[in-house]
Amino acid sequence: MELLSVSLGVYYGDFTAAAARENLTASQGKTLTVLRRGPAAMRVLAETLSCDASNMTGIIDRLEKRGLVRREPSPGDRRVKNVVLTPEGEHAIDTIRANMHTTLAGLASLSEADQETLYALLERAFTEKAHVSGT
Amino acid sequence: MELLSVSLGVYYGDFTAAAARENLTASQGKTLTVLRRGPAAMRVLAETLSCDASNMTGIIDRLEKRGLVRREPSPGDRRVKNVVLTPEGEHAIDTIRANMHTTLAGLASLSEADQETLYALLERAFTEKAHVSGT
DNA sequence: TATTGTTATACTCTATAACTATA
DNA sequence: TATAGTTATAGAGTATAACAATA
Repeated sequence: MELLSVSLGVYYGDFTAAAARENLTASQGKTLTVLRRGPAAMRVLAETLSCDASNMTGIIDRLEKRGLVRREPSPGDRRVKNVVLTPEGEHAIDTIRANMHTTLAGLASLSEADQETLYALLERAFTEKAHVSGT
Repeated sequence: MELLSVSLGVYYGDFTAAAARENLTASQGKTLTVLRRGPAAMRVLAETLSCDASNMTGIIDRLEKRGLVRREPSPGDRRVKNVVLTPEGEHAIDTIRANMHTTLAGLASLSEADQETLYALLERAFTEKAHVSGT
């Protein structure tokens, strides 16, 4: 597990540095990563990022002030606000990903077959928890 | 790379939650993780954790106040302070690791051979950067 | 009554700059 | 002069509690 910790540290440090080059914090970068998949309500965003809903208000406030995201009213439920990535926001997160040189080089050092093996193992170990925990 | 982001997000969330159960922040937990390998000077600690030296002062202050670490003068250089894990500190980080249920269950869901493959690939991709970047 | 999002508050993390005590 | 660690400061992240609007 120590190796997992070190690998994570390298990846996370790479991500944080790439985000900093865009004048974004790691939390702001992670938020953009989630929104890259599509719009999400404040509450969903907070749950996905495992933080309190009150944090999201501040994080989205700062991203919105910079024009990277936009709050939109939800048609179905007037309490809900959907957060949408602007073109500038999409560009920012894409730039961050393209600048994760250490991670990209590390993955590129593996053969295509090894990359697929790594992804398959990560998927089984970390994204199929429903089958294991029953939740 | 999206899968890497998700997998590490699961791991990091698991670590953060386990640290919170010990009333520790993620940064404090990460510091204990590094110190688990052995004592380290403030500056080395800051470099390992990729943060400014001034941050370490505050983080170590709070850990020391709780009796989890201790500052010791360095015999060779009177400017240097070595940070040492106390028995309580060792117990705290060991407890955190033992409580990372999601990660432990995920790894346990892989066969021994698959676990070794995963570790080997992570090692090649993330901890052999010296061969790739030349630094 | 319950839920969504916000505000107020307090503490922690973070980098920058300026400082001290060593080297 | 340079380095190790600290202090001061300001902005950002974080959880808790209380709140308004809506369901």
